[in-house]
Amino acid sequence: MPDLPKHYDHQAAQTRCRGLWDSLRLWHAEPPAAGEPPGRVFSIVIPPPNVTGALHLGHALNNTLQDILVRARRMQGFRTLWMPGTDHAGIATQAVVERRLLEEEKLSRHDLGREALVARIWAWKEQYEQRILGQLRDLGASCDWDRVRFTLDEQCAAAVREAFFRLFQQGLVRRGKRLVNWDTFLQTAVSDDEVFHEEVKGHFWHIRYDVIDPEAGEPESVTVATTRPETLLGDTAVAVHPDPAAALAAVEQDLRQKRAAATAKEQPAIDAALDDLAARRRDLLPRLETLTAMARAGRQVRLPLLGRAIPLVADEWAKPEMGSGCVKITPAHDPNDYDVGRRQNLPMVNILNPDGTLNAEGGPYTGLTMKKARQQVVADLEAAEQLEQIEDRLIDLAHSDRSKTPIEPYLADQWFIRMAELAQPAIDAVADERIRIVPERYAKGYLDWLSEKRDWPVSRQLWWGHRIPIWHVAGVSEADLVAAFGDRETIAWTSDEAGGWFVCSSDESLPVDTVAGQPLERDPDVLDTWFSSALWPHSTLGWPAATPELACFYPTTTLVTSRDILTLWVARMVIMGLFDTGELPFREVSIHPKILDRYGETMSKSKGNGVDPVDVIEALGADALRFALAGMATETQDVRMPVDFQCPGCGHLVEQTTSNRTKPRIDCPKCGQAFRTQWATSEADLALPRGPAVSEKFEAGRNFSNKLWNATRFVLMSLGEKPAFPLPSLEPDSLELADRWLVSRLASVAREASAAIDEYRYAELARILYGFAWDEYCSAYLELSKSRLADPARQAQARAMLLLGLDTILRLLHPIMPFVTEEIWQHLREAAGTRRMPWDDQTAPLPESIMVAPWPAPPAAWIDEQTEKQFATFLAVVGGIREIRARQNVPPRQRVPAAIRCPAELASLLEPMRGAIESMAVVELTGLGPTAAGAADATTATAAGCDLLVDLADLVDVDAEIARLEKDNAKTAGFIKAKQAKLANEKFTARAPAEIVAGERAQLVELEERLAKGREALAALQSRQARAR
RNA sequence: GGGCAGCUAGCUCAGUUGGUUAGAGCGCCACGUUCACACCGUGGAGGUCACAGGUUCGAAUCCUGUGCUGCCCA
Repeated sequence: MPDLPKHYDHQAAQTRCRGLWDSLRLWHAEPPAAGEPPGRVFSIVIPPPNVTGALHLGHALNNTLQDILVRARRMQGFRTLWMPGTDHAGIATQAVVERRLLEEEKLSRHDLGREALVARIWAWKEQYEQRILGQLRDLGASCDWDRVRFTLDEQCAAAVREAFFRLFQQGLVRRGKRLVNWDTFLQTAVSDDEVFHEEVKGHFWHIRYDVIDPEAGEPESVTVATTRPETLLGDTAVAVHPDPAAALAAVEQDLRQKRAAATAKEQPAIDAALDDLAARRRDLLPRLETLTAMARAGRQVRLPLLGRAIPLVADEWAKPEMGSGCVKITPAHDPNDYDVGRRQNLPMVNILNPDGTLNAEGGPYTGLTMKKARQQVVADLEAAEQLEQIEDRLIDLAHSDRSKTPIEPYLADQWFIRMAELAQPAIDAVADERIRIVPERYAKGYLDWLSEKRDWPVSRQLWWGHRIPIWHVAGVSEADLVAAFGDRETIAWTSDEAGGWFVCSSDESLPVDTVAGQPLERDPDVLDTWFSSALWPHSTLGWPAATPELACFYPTTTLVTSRDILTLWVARMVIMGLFDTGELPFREVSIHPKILDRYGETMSKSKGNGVDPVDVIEALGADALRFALAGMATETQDVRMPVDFQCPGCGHLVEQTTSNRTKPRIDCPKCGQAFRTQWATSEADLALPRGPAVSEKFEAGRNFSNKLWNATRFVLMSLGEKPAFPLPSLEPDSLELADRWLVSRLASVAREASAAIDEYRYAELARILYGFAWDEYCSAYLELSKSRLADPARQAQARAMLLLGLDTILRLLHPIMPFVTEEIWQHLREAAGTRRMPWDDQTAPLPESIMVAPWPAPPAAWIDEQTEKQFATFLAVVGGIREIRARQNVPPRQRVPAAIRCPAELASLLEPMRGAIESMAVVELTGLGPTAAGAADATTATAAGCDLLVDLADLVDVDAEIARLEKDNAKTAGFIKAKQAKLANEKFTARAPAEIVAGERAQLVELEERLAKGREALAALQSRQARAR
């Protein structure tokens, strides 16, 4: 047997295990050969990480959980595929590269041009894809590395074109105006999901619009208020409520209802609001009603500064309970106004250029930026005396998540996918549970979102992505198109409703550049990045080709993802999977929590609170990381992870806080040495050693690895020189109590672990195995085996049982901690390669890797509750004696006399464990049974129905023991009192189930016995104290 | 504004259909380098289960409300 070092070397093991797995390609999956049955199939597609940057802890969690499922199923004999890959992440990646381009070379994308920029992004992609895949391998992810895909690779691109073409052909793609969130920095529309809101200090300007030719009794002007005065240049109406009296009444009723339910503290505020409402009814309502009538009569007001006449309209968007009751309408630059514009058939005047400056509609302000235009407009309004009031106000301003600049709502032509028809089947699939979302509660969000059936805007004004396969041609007839493309099934077209045509093709390019002499112009936009993601489960398997992979592994089994992309990604995969293949993309969705920092904020690189998983992998091992992450994957939403910087000089941990987390260098408060962080950019800082961001949470996993390693050292040392290991005898009659117990526990634990995996209870899986391996196998069984190993008659069985236990633990733990379990398994294989587990193929050699070793499947018959109970008694006795010793500070190695007084049945049970008790509790048993008597001054305790009498002689501190017993007795007396009161309650005895009442009675008896013994012991000690004086 | 969660030991979290004296890891205290492991062992201290009501013989658990935190959607 080789000498194993005392500490597990995770780095060496990781290198060795990866080499083994890679050389055997154990992670590779093939569809069955023709005629071969597929057997049980398990497949997962990775949620492809964005090539924007390196992986963080959230990815580590996501992929650890997938790997747990994949490794377990593989061991269980499933044909198991885990499809790896990365996502091009459209806007996110382009934004990162553009920002660097600007920072480092002071160039914009327009300086570079489309082709050159895309080439730059490809270079970025290559770099980060390598980094990401390397991180996944470091993590131990057993993806099929022969099948790595990328959402923008040729196979995925073909799928994207085909899917889009089919949608187009079926009339599900439409062109339309849409108010988009315009990022003036990136000059693209961004989706709602890529927008964040931030409150900024701003103003509320009240502007007077004059009524054109007011008649007698009519107001001469209306006042509207806005936070964005420059948008008035695009105003096309002023709105008043169609029925202001009714609207006010509705608001009032609402307030009265609120007041009735309000607390006394809240009522004054509501009363004030009611007073205000009454004042409005009195002072403002007549004027509003006049305005409503004027609106109905088609009257107009004059737009300040530009002098344009715009209509008064009656629309419910105007709120009579707020401000002047009138509101300006800018349909092309405000989402609410856009809706009003559609309802009222108003012109929509776009005043913006894509770069955020004003276009020709801005009149004298043309060419100014929005910011400058605002200053100028305000100054001019003031000069024209049309500004009535300026209020300070906090404004909720939308910002682009990518460029961090304010968003301008902007009207633009976009491509949409109609959801009315597509959404329903995806709703049904979850509603009738053909797709199961775990935990279930997340299904609601999915269903609510889909049920809105909002059309999906899929075009993005970007250069990085799948270019929309649509060309435009004008000035030709349909007959010309038929002549040009009529015989091609891969080309379809539709009218642009302005005399031209949109031509869509599933081929990469059209066969011709012109139709009837007219040029075909390709749409410059690319598709929303989620479009290719939506195809991921089937595109990666080769769709639209009918590949063997698609036939075997699609639909996939499970999708593992975090909750925030349930709609953006999961729902769309269901939609497109069904549309393209007619089948669901997966059966179950396992949703896991997000990892937050110590303040409860989500981790992100930009905040600086992230952790690079590789830091943890290098410092403590991939298994430590995986164990901790699995342990955190409970059903709760958030997991907080306080992070520390580890000083590379002295190892001291420096708390990561909001104040230091973005610093490029930190001075260690302990050793004074400076170290760098991920933010270091200056040469001086980069020269410093790196202080990795870690968390103590990972140490438990590292310690656990080491525990397993050392348990293995013990087992290997115990095997002796010439190991030959048949299966241990498992005949119940031939087994000692400890063996029956181990076998029973192995069976229980294997079943619990399997169930936890089936139900995606990752944290429970980790906890079960940790507790069993550490507290039961190592602390109890392994300790017990020590005396047996010294006994030639019992040695062989003990060795075999130790191996059975260790091998089973390793296999159950392998999905969570693949490296340490493999490393150990290889050592065991070398030392005891002839062994077989009951669930192994008895005729074949032991598998080459634990990765493909059969999953433990102990029969239910092994579970023996009686034995487990008996064993618990034994452990309780040992614990009780240890407690006495510890309390009295008995030197750990000093053997003391002890007796156990207990009923005969317990005694006969404990008798075979006599030696074990003596060694584990370091005592010499002087008596065991109903009449066992301890020394006169023995220190006592009770445990599991046994009186433990430990003779500590002079070792005992009488005064301290008296004090402790008094406290203990008082506590017991308190419990007794509470129990008696409970049992005296007739309602309890009458209504509670009989077994509960009986249980309470039994406990009362036990407590009373304990108190009697405690008092007896106290009396003995007191007389001893008296004697001593 | 609507929806979904969370609030349990100093920290991070478990706690199954309501039922003994509410658990784990880390941290803390005491003792111990012993022969698998000090990345260890043995023992201990530490909780009004956010708050207020309610249902019940009995509530961390079920119901209602409040507060704070997070996320999603408008």
